[in-house]
Amino acid sequence: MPPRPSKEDVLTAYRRSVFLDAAIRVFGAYGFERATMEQIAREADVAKGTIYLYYESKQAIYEAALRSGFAGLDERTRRRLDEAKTLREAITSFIATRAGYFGEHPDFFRMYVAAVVTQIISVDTGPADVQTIVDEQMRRLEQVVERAIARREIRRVDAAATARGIFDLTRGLVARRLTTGANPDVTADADFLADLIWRGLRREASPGRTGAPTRPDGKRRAQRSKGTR
Amino acid sequence: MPPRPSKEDVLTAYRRSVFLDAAIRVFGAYGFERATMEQIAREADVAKGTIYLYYESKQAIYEAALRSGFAGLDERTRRRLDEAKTLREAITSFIATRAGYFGEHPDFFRMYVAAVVTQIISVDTGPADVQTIVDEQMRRLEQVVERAIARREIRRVDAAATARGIFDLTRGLVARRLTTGANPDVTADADFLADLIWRGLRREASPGRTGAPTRPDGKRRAQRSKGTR
Amino acid sequence: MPPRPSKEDVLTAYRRSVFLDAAIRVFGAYGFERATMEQIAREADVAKGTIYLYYESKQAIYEAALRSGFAGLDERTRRRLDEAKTLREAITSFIATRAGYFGEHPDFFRMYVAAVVTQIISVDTGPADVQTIVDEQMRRLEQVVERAIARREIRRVDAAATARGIFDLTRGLVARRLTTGANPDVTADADFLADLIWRGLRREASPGRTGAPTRPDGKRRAQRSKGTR
Amino acid sequence: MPPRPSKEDVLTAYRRSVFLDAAIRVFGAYGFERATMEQIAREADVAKGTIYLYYESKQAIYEAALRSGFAGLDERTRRRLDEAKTLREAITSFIATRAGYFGEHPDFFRMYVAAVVTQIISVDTGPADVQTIVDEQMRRLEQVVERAIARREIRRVDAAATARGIFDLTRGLVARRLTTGANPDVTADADFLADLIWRGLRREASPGRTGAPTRPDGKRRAQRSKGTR
DNA sequence: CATGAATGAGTTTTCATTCAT
DNA sequence: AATGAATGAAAACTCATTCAT
Repeated sequence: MPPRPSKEDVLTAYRRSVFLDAAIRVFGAYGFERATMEQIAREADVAKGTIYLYYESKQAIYEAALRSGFAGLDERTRRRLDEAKTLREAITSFIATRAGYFGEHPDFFRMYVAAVVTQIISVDTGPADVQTIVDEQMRRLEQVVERAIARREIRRVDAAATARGIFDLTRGLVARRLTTGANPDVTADADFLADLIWRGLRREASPGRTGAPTRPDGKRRAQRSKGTR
Repeated sequence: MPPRPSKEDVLTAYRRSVFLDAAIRVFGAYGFERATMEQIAREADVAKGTIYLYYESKQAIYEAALRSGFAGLDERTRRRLDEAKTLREAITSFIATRAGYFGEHPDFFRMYVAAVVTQIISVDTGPADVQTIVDEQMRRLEQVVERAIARREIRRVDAAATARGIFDLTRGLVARRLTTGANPDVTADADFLADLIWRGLRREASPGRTGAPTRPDGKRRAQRSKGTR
Repeated sequence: MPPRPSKEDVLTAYRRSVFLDAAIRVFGAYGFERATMEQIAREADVAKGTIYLYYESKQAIYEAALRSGFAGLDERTRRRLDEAKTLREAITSFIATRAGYFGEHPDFFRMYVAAVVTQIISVDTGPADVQTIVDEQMRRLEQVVERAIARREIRRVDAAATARGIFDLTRGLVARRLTTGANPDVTADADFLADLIWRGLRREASPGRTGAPTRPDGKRRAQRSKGTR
Repeated sequence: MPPRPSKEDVLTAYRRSVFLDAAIRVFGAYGFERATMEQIAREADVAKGTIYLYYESKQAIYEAALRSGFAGLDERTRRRLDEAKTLREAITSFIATRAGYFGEHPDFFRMYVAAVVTQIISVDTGPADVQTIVDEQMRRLEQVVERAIARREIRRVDAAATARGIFDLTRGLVARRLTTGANPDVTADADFLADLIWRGLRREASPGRTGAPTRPDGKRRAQRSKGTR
């Protein structure tokens, strides 16, 4: 049994989280290079030097901030994905979850995007694990697709490529929502994309059925998009 | 008729293009902040001060470089899009064209991605027109989709949302190809995505049903989304 | 009769000595500027703030540490010098004693050397008394020389200049032993130097001549040097 | 034939020398740690950044300054040593030359002493070559002593140990002269020490002659110290 | 008394921009 | 026009010192 954390530990953890929040705000707003430790300190309402009591360097607090944001996203994504019964549901949920999370944490989203770009740009720099984290999320998505193939919900496709596609569509959607102050109702957008993808994936409509249990329910909220026909 | 450009003009234009190429290389490799004027000057084989005879500031040459890269991309994308007969062809071509262009100009691609991020991140900074340029390309794509709807190649969908989807998928594909030294054969990837999208868009198998309740609601030019029902 | 020291006094004195030892180790290893209060505190196994309960400032504990080292050195040097019967013995003993002491306290030696340098360097800084302490040790050596002159063990020379010479030779020897991990046997080195000096000081071989024209000039209490010839 | 240095080269060399002089002044007055680039810049009458056009770092300009001072000292010492006919002359000259040089360049002397100390203190730091340079000067002195032995000017002694002795005596003398504003007439001091040493070294006055080549003394290789009797 | 978290002045270093040649 | 030396503002990071607990 681990020893109950001491009062100091708790306090320290709290301070760190305050710093991380401040860091996410500042890094999110200005990017790594243009953010200054001074700003972060001001945001956290401490003196510059104080941050260095908790983090080794600018790079260090940057990475910690990134990780902390990812942790929450990861956790929520995984949970929601597990709850989904069908691929269609999973896709919708994936998009909506991420859009939701990022909507709640727009600063982290900015950091996230910037980190991905750094990943793309620099051959040498950047916390090596961003790609790893992203890859893992992608793999999870891939498994969902694979299971859908296995249960014959959809036709046989390249699961990895499909996962990447879903991922990219989600990223684009989220980015757009964050950039333009757009439509706070994600569901519609999510539905449209999920529908589009799902249609693209469904088994050849042998006259009469589609792979997925036909949903004669009418409703589908399908906001952003466009019904059939 | 505009006066024929003087010899000086020609020379100046040439100098500028040399600077822009150098700038793209350097900005692409290091990003805006970490790139230095010194590097650009070296790359262009001139002294640091010389650049300032042609461009006001680091920001200025950055924006010019970005614009110059976009110009080429734009031009090529438009041409190819115009040649396409079907939507399917258009999508494939769109993806392939962009992947090709960026493959030829990886430095510009990095600049481009970084610029998009800056766009997302900073409330205040960034060349205001990046979004404009991107939007325009998106609109072109949208028109292609609209025409496909008009000629009944595909079902009625939100053309704008669809265009955004295609755009995002393309971006993701290209980014991945640039990051991982991946598969030099774009066609396969492009085909897969084009197929996926196209299937997602095609008209309901004639008499049959799809899961989604047929919606005989007709027109609506479907500006920015619009849910069904 | 002074009141017997209270228990608190004893404790305080003890604490202080712990701090001084720690300070000597750290200052000796890193020099004044590069040593940090943090290091000293760690070395003394207390918190940083505690040191300030005993010493005003970094400078203050530095000077105290220096003084404490000197005290030991002084005491031992004096004792040994008093035991010596002849000048030759005294010189040998002086060298050996100091080499021995510094060998046992290499950290203090480093502090000492550094302090001397600071003395040389800075017009304004440095514990004013380092020079005083050194001067006093020199004076003691001078007296030994004077006594040797008085008892006609050696010729009449400038006792002060001679003392300085012995002092410098000793310093050089010790420094070299500390720097290079050299020869743990001081005696040989000490003997060589003592012999050299002593020969240089001994009275003219009675009736004979030496290469150097004998100078029958008598007295000269020879304050500040005055070479022969 | 090397190409004549261009105007730029000359200018650059001049600038560098101005910086070195400023650096010697500042480092000499404050020591490495307490000196600031700002001070050096002010002293050289340029802006802080300018120095970095000529020297990589504070450490770099420090080492360059040290080297430049050593170069002059070395050159002069060597020349004078070569001119000396007898050991006695050589010793006097060595002391006087160095005292003279340092008297002319007191700032460099301070740097020099500090560098030697750093050498002593830090196990890890410091420009590795200070020791090398010092060693070389010592070796030169050693050769002078060896030659004196060979030509039977003095008895067989450990030449290296003797050289170290002369070196240390000189150092002490110079330091004292610089510290206390002492006696501007070096010659007297130099003579006293040279006489002392020389007497310590001369051959046993076999009744009647000294300097003369009597060699009934047997071997005694007396390498590393160990005086006779 | 003891602690150690917090402070912020002070230092090195970088680099966009200017300007005399 | 071109150059490249000079500038100095700005930023990361360190550490002696203070002070609330």
